[in-house]
Amino acid sequence: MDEPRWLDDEQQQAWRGLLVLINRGLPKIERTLKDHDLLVVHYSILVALSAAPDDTMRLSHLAEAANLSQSRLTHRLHKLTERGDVAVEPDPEDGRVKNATLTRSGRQRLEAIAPVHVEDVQRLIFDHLDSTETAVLAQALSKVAAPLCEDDNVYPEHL
Amino acid sequence: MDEPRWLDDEQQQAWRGLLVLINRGLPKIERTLKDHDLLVVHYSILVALSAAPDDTMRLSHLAEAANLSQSRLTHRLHKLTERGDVAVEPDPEDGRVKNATLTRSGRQRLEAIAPVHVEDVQRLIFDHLDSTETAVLAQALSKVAAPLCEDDNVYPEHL
DNA sequence: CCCAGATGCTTGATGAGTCAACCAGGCATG
DNA sequence: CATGCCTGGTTGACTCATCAAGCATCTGGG
Repeated sequence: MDEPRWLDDEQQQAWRGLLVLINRGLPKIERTLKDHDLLVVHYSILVALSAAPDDTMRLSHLAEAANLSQSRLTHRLHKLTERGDVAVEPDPEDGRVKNATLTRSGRQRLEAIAPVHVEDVQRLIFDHLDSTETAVLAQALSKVAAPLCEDDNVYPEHL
Repeated sequence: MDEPRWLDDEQQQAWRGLLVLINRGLPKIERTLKDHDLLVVHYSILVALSAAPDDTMRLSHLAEAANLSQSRLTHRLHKLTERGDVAVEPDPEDGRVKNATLTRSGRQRLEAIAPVHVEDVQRLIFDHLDSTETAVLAQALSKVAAPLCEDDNVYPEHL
């Protein structure tokens, strides 16, 4: 077994920063949304739907778009449909498929919260960065994120 | 109410990337640790202890160091003490305080897992970045993280 | 047609996280 | 030395996430 590739100082600094952001920053955002009776997960679902044509998406695509497992999506949709922010209907073309649609009330809730939410994100992150840093951050995170998004089509490693 | 400060394109790219990293990348890391019977939380606790003098820390400081709430720490310590990776004892000087210590078996477990874990982190993040990007990322994340760490001493905003 | 397998989604049990209430043990004031 | 407050830590109820098992529906080969 080879020598482990330990993190160098800068990598460590980056990784630690990330952990702080995740463990201390995100809960703050979560809290704000919670005060408006939403979870971050819910927010992502509403956003994904609002960006889709006809405010409608089949569930598997919605899960993709919101970075969720199918199962988690189903569970969250229970709450969202129950409260009327999203409607789910079976697809007429394929009996297995279901489509979720953003309702009027869902859109209203989203529009009410979005400003508060982005303000949180700005305060948490971008207020501390100048535009160069933001650019590099965006580029770096995209590079990291890209492979995570394609890996649904996972190829066997050694054919 | 002022016009919301919407995210510009680069900010959005960064924020999305971050969400992908969190929702798709971290679970992968979590999974590897789980295969070795550990949670990421547990790992952070062990790491924090291993870095402390005498492998010992009072609980409140440990919670700080591992970015955890007191309550969450207590819950996790149940598992860790039960399995013998950490020992907790009341402080002789102050009856309210308790100190956690990394046991021999805890250190062993940590040393066994660390290489696997760092390899995951490398593959997930740093393998996709050149050294310049890593440097800027580290700097940016530090700037973002810093204020999140001091805000335990919260001052009233308007005195 | 019919059956085997694949696909899309749901379910339920289990375990983790959060929050507010709580129980000390210390400290400071009278 | 008693009272009330502060600080450190714990508890339990509730919500959320995960995972594996399950249930339809579709599709393709005999």
